[in-house]
Amino acid sequence: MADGPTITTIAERAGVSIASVSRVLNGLPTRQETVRKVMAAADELGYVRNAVARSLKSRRTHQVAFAMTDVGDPACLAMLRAIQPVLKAAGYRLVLHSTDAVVADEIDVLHSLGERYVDGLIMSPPRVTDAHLEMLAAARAPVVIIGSVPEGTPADNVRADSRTGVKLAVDHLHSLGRRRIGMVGGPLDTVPGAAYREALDGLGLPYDADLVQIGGRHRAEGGRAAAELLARVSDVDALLCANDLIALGALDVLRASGRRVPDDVAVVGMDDTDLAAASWPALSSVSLGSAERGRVAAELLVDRLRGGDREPRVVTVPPRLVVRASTAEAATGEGAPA
Amino acid sequence: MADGPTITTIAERAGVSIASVSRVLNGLPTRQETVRKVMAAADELGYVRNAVARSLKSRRTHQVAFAMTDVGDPACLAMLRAIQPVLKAAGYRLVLHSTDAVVADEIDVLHSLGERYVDGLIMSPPRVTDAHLEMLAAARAPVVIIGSVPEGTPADNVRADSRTGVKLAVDHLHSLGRRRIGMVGGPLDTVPGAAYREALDGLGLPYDADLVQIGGRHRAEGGRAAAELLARVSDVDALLCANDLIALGALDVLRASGRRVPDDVAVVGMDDTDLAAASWPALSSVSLGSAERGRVAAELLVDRLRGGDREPRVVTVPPRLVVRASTAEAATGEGAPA
DNA sequence: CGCCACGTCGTAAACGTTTACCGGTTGGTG
DNA sequence: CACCAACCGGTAAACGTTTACGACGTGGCG
Repeated sequence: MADGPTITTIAERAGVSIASVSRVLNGLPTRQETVRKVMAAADELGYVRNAVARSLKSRRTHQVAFAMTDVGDPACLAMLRAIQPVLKAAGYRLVLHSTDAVVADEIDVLHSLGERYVDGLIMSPPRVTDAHLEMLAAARAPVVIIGSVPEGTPADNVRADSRTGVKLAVDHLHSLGRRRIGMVGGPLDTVPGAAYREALDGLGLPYDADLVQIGGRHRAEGGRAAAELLARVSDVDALLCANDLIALGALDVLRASGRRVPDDVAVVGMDDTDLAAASWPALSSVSLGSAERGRVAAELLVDRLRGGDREPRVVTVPPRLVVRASTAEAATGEGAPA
Repeated sequence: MADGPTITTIAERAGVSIASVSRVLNGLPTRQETVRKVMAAADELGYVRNAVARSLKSRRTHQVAFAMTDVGDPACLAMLRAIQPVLKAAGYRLVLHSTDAVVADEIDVLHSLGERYVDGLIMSPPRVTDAHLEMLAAARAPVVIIGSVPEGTPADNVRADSRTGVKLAVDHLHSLGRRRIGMVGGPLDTVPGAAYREALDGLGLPYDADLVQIGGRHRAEGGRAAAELLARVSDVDALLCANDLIALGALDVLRASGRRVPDDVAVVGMDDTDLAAASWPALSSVSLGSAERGRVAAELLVDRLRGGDREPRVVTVPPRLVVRASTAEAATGEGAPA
């Protein structure tokens, strides 16, 4: 682990100047003989370019940061999975931050762009505050936000369309003959909440506040929320859950209460994570295109890094309903626990 | 996004030399008046230290790389989740590589340590080849290997104990009265295979080659492997699977063939990933301590980075059997599909 | 009053690259 | 044979820090 060779070492060994070494290593036009000598010396010494010095001079680190909400969240992971190959293909390394949904941490990440250890940032904040917008305006590197950002914010923007997603799910449940469709939601999110109401309106179904239960984001919390809802109204025949983990919690509770899925209650999750396919009965889920959003975000960033400074762009990724056993057409018996 | 201020900018503004600025910013003893001037200037200009220049001079990047096999693999993700907070707490950024289990890519990562863009590396190769060992010997930064590495290799080493893990599972199945215990394995792994045989020996059960089926690592592959095994021997009453995905595949196939789990066939997975708890029936699984191994690996690396160069250390993380419905004691009805 | 110790800060070198600029050699052309 | 273009490659500056060294001024002590 002795100090590695530098271009100076090579230059001495090959009997040329460091400038020549650099030129050869970068493939700039050089006499054949010189190329040979330098290459030979570099090989013998096992030379590897120092990325730090290179970055200092070139003002490019070939690194991109991804600030994810939570290393455990399946939706974030789906984004990560999609982002990674795009960056790799474009020659960027991935620096991973986890902010645990703490705003101060997210602001920190934005601030740290000033350290110039990355060329750009992809960030997926659970919600965008004024502090975010302020820091975004002052950001020292290009940022792509996965989520919604007001017009005029100097950042590319990839959005999900949860409104349409909710509508897909509600329409689907309605088409199965369900009329008492409950919603188990994340923390006071307004968009899905409003969309749920709109979707009901569109179908001529009444809105019943008792059918809506706000809850956390995890399985146990989802279970508790579902339990409260079930305790309140007994004739629910469908549950729309704000994410798959909540839906799993709901399945737990339904099973425990002896209700069959989908016969008695149909369940739809959101995000279509791996868990949806693994659960039993397999969970129908509205994919908000996490992977797709990640991929697009990475592409936007790479594009901006190589390209020019056009206007900030906004891309909306359409949702997709993935139907599985938890909303099967009829009681086939295949999807129902005993 | 104009060029940010540097210590030179600050020095001019404050009317002092760049050395003084640096001293103030690093908290070295300085006259109070100077501190005030520099701080004022830095604040007004919104100065942020340039990490690249800093790294070049100090020869430390405060970055650590984690080379994971596959961004999709739940066991790797568990490691990642455990590694991240340790590094963050120690002041290191995380650079993520995904090698897709391609040896050349893994060698590449080791080689790229010469670029000095990270202070150290955590790597979890599916198997360690001679090429790995060769590169490890020449590695230009400390490396921690999650997996097994021969003695004398200059790298810290965190091991799972799959031998004991397999034994736990086989003993458990045996204690449930199962006597025809099959194994659905990863690609020709010798350790679990041998351990399986030993465990049978220990219980006085005969080894039957027909009960062992080699397969891939994913759900569909696992399903195919399980199907072949079932087609060959019809009296299997338990399946031990080399990982949870394979086990899910096996569950699919068992369900399709009309066998009840655990009544007819008990199933045990390995790695105890999120999927195990989500599946139905919930999957018993041998945890090889992925999270624990990740955490330990990160701690070893951080320790080595700050500490000295003691001898390479080896830590073995003990396995743990997590019992769920797929190996429930009796046919309670709770765990069985209709 | 002179010397020394000490506190403070500026100058400059170094980290390992890339690259602008310029001087020297070569070969072709008038 | 002289001149010019083209080609090569060396010198040095620059990227933004940190830090060794030394200069300067002040105060205390002999």
